[in-house]
Formats: sequence, structure tokens, C-alpha cells
Amino acid sequence: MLDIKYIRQNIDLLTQKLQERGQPMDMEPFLTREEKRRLILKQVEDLRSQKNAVSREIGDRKKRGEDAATLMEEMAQVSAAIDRLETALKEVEEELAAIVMTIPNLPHESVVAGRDAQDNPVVRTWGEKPTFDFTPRPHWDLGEELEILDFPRGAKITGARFTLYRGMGARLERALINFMLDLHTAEHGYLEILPPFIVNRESMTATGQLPKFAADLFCLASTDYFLIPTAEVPVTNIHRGEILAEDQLTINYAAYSACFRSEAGSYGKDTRGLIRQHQFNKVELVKFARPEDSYDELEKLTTHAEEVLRRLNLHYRVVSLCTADLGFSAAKTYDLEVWLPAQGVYREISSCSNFGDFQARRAAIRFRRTKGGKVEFVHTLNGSGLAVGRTLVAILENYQQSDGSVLIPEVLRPYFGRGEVVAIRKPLPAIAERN
RNA sequence: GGAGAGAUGGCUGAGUGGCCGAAAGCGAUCGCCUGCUAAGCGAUUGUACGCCCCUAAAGGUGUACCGCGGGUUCGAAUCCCGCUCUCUCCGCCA
Repeated sequence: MLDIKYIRQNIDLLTQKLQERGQPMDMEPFLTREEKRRLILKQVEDLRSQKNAVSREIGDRKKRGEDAATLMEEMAQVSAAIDRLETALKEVEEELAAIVMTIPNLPHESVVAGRDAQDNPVVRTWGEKPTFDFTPRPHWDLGEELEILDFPRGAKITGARFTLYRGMGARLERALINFMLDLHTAEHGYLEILPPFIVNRESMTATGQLPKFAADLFCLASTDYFLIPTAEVPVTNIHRGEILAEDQLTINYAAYSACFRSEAGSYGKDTRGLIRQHQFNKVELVKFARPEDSYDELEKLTTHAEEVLRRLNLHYRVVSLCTADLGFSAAKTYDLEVWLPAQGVYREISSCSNFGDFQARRAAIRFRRTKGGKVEFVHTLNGSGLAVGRTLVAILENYQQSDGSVLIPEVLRPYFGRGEVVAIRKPLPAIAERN
């Protein structure tokens, strides 16, 4: 959410920025309601002021044993007038909020104006595409053959875009979660969080998923609770409505969670494999920073996410999202895209964003300056560190061998028991049956 | 799921219809004093929104906020209703 006063005073700049985002908006409805709100508010407050003064007078007179009947009658009418104006005020405030809540964040000045994802500049690349002396196969084939990913049974148990992990597949997913959390907590200084995976409407609104993107969420029937689409939601809401001390900042949290996305409108995209699921695992990094620090923190956050890929020795590139590709709440975003050799594409595996004060204003997350004692909004940031399912995909495809087995990256081997396990192989028939 | 108790400022805690944005204490900040330390003295100590002033900041002023939402009343932290959360007991449960 943007500041209403800021919108009013910078209406031309805002119109231009929305244009650049490819989401032009007519600001006239905002302006008329904003003005109407102030007009009515003034009237209501003047009447209330009058009411307060006269009510005090009535009290005084009664105490002195004087008659106050005329004044009381007068005030009854003033109260009625206040009631009418309050109704009108509430109405216009709701309309105004409805408009403001659907205005996206303004892109940071360093974000390039572009038309679509094609215009996202590549900031850097790391590593090299692995070479194969055979044709690399897609992870869905490898996963089924190794009997670690079971797509038909996932569909039977629940439906399309749900997958059953088995044996070494489940183990690899778990190893990745632990590896990522260990790295971020022990070496990057994040505090580990295990949040609720179900949140209320207020939390969803604070981080920007609601009211605009309800179609992407799973809502629990007969409740006002939602399955989280990312740990960003519960973790950012940890400090909703709080005023933090300046010396607490920057706060760094790392959280594993399952993520649930309904994503209506994704039909036909990525129908095979693990890339686009209704349920997936993710380790999320969240920061609360002072405004002057937030863009430095974004760089740090991004390198923390990158470090996971580096240690797994997975080739990737970093792109900076252009204005048109930027998410609703973000002021600036870096996407990490990992190389998937079977498909010959770079695939998004992490998205690291600075939201500026956009979420903080919605969520009322503030801090008090030690010097000056002023209250200001914090800046919130978050990034995937990383999407676990997609990391598993990248490992299967990049570490596959000609015999159909998949080597386990060095850094993950300690998570597979005593270190004897170095590869995932097709199970022997007898073992397969026992499983 | 059933029964009961509770929710007040950074914290503790008083306040059952007007003199209450809210006593007192603690904490914090600034200043004074004491040759250091401790103690003492004084002042300040919420947030949001509107208006005035204005380059801005500061300032002035008004309104709202005592868990949340309604109601009664000229007037509500205080009375009534609904909800949420916390605590205790019972039931159920991993």
C-alpha cells in the first residue's frame, strides 16, 4: 500500500510509473474520494468537537442543579447528524481503501522500464552449463525410473499437480531443506522460524496477497483461514502492528514451509514434472531493515540465496526484473534462474525482493529511531533460499549419469547417513517390491 | 466441544457514567545536584488522521483510540449485546 498523501501529491509520477509497469490506472476515482473523505472528516470532527463541549456543559449544569433539557435536546440532534455523516465517511473510506489496496508498489529507480520478461537484464551468471556425452533426460523420466517421484499416485491421492515422493526422493528433499536451513542459520546469521502454514485474512492482506490475488490461494471452507502460498506471509506478519527498536534491525529470519498455490490461470503450463505444483516446499529468507539499508540488504539476501546454488555446483544466472515483470508488492526483484539441461532453459528457482515500506505500511510494522525518537516504517525484504522442489529438479537433471543414476552433490552427502550414499540408483527388483 | 475468570499506556496496576488519553509505581530520555559510585531533585515520556501555519521541519489546534465490532445515553475505559484472544477446570486428541 502506498501512502495516501504521497499519492495525492505525486499523482503524475504515479500515473507514469503505473504506465511503465504495464498497469495503467485512472486516478480520477481516487482523487474525488480522497477529497470527499477529507471534506466529510472535517465536518464530522467539528460536530464531535461541539458535542464534546456541550456535553461537558450539560454535566456542569446538572451538577449545579440547573436545567439542561434544551441543550440535551439540541445535542440529540447533533448526534443524529454525526451518525449520518459517519455512515457517509465510512462508505467513502471503504471505497478509497479498495482503490489504494489495488495500486501496486512503485518500482525502484534502478529498475529498468520494460515490456515483459524478455526485457529483464541479466545481472550475472555463475558456473557453466554441464556437458553430457548422452542426451540428458527430463527429471520426470528420471524420477519415475528411479522410483523416487510418483506422479500418477499423487494425482490419485489428491489430483493434478500433486506428487508423491518416495524413498531417496523424499530423503533428498529433506536433505535439501536441512542443508539450506543449516547454511542460512549457521553461516548467514538468520534465525530459524517454523511458522503456521495457515493464516488469517489480516495476514494475507498485510503482505499483499489479498484482496487482489484471492484466486491464487486455497481458502479453508467454513473458515476465514488460508493456506500460505509462501512462508513470507506468516514470517513477515510476525511483527505486524509492532514498533521495533532501531537497534533490533536488521532482523533476519529463515523459515522452511510447505507452500500452497491454487494458481488459477496456469492451466496448460508446465503440466509435466515438479515445476508447477499446488503444494511444494520452500526455505524462505525474510528481512526487516532500516530504509537506508534495505537495498544493501537486498544484495546480501540475493547472494545468500545464490550461495545455495554455488555449493550445490549448479549453473545459474541472476536477472533483475523489469518494470513490467515486477510483482505487485515489490519495488525491486532479482530472480535466480537455474540451468535445466534436459529442457535447455533457465528456470526461476528464487525470487529476492525489496518491498520498501509497501508491506510495512499495510502491516503497520514500524521502528523508532534511537536519535530523534521518530517512528518510521521499516522496509521488508524476502527471497527464496531456495524453492526446494525445483532444486531437486535441478539436481536430478544436472547430476544425471549415462546409466540413469543421479550423483548426490558433495555438500548433501552428510545428510544421507554415514556418507556411503553417493548416488541415487534404480532399485533392484527385490528392493523395489519390498518398498 | 462444555463451565468459569480475564484483556487498560514500554511494564506493573488503579479506575462502575461527565472533572479520564487515563492515578500511582517501575522503566526510559533530558537537565540539575553530589569531587567518583549509589542515592536525590526537576522536566519529558503513546499512535493515527484532519485543519491552521508553512519551502520543510518544528509548532498550534481538533478528532479518534483503554482487545475487536455494534448498542444505550446529551455524554461510555466504565452499562448492554456479539466476536476474538489469554488463563483455569472438564471432555476429545497427536
